[in-house]
Amino acid sequence: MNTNQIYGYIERLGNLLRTDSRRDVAEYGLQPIHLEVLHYLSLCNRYSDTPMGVTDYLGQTKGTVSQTLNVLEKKGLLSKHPDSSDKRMTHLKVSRTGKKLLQASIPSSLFVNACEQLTEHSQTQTVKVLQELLQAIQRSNSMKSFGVCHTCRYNNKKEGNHYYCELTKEALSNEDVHLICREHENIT
Amino acid sequence: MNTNQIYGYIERLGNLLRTDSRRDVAEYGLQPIHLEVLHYLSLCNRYSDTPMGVTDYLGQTKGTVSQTLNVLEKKGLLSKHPDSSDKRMTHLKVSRTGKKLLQASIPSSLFVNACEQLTEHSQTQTVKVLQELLQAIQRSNSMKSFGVCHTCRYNNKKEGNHYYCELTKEALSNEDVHLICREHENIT
DNA sequence: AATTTAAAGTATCGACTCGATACATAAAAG
DNA sequence: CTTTTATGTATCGAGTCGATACTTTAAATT
Repeated sequence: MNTNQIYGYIERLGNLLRTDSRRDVAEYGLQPIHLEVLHYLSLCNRYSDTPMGVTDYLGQTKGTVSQTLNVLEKKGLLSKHPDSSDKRMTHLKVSRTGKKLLQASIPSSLFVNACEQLTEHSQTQTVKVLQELLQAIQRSNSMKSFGVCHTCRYNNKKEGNHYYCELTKEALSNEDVHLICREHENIT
Repeated sequence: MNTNQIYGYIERLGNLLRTDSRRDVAEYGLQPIHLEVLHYLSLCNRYSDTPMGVTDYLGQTKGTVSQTLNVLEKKGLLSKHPDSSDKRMTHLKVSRTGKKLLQASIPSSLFVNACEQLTEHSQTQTVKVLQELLQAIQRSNSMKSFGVCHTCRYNNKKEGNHYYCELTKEALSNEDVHLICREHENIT
């Protein structure tokens, strides 16, 4: 019974967000999905800012994502940069215009208005509960977690106060460890 | 800062649900929106089961909704019934096939798996928090609440144990008061 | 009572999403 | 060195969605 209710609320909230986003970005000639791609790219690290990273995150096919990225590039909201070592890969970078757009649109006014009405305690509680729900979904469906390095089991803070990724064998900066990674795995 | 996090989680959860739903209903030749319309119609009362009710609930234009309903009718998932008193209105009824489809698809396996992993307490907490968030959004953006009569200020339990709607001036059955109404207003 | 206005719903058009398929190129595995 | 796998693009068809224009009926105004 609780499952039904939780499903209902998430469906409803997701719909509201989507409808609101559609209205918001219409003036730029964009679709909700465009904003979500930019949002992801603005938060992910250098291992995850590729078309395949977006594909995994949004759960669409790579063909679909390729088209979406072309639209965003044509509008000057992102640029493509070939990887220096692997010639198959392309890194995606949100442009200054793109960042401005994000700042103006996220979080949506719908949420800003609402969250102001919630108590500090309610907000914290909401974040906690949603995080738990998301992790439960990802765990029980063996999905990628897309967390930040900070919470990843591959991340290692060696002596000398340096972060280090055991998977890519590379050092991570203080900023790096707060970015989303497509290889992320929760500490068990 | 909390606002950002809450926005992020809802966006992500909504996306997962949508992607999952798309996969699920593809075998019936349907789209996520079709399932949502059926879901709403299966839960709403006799004042709300019209194209305009769906329009308000889903936040789309009535033209768009009209098309969606045609698809569902053509597939035999719902039927249209002209209102007896107001000839402009049409009532929509989910067919037996439609109900079977709903039962098979809602809640999605994604959520069932996940919710089983949460403790009873976590589930209750999640429902509570999501409800609070939804109500805050609706209140601070002066949106319709789409609650059940049971929690509506127009509902009145008169002597003789009878529910009564002060807006439509009609008696409500015990089942009625647990259905969604588009005229719903929270008790203040 | 007649006229105007508002509401519910449909039809049609264009822009866009999305998945499927096919394809090209490059890296990895054997 | 050949085969397999991974990243990415191009193209097509089905379908969503909003905008506009339109019809019919109810409600409001004069």
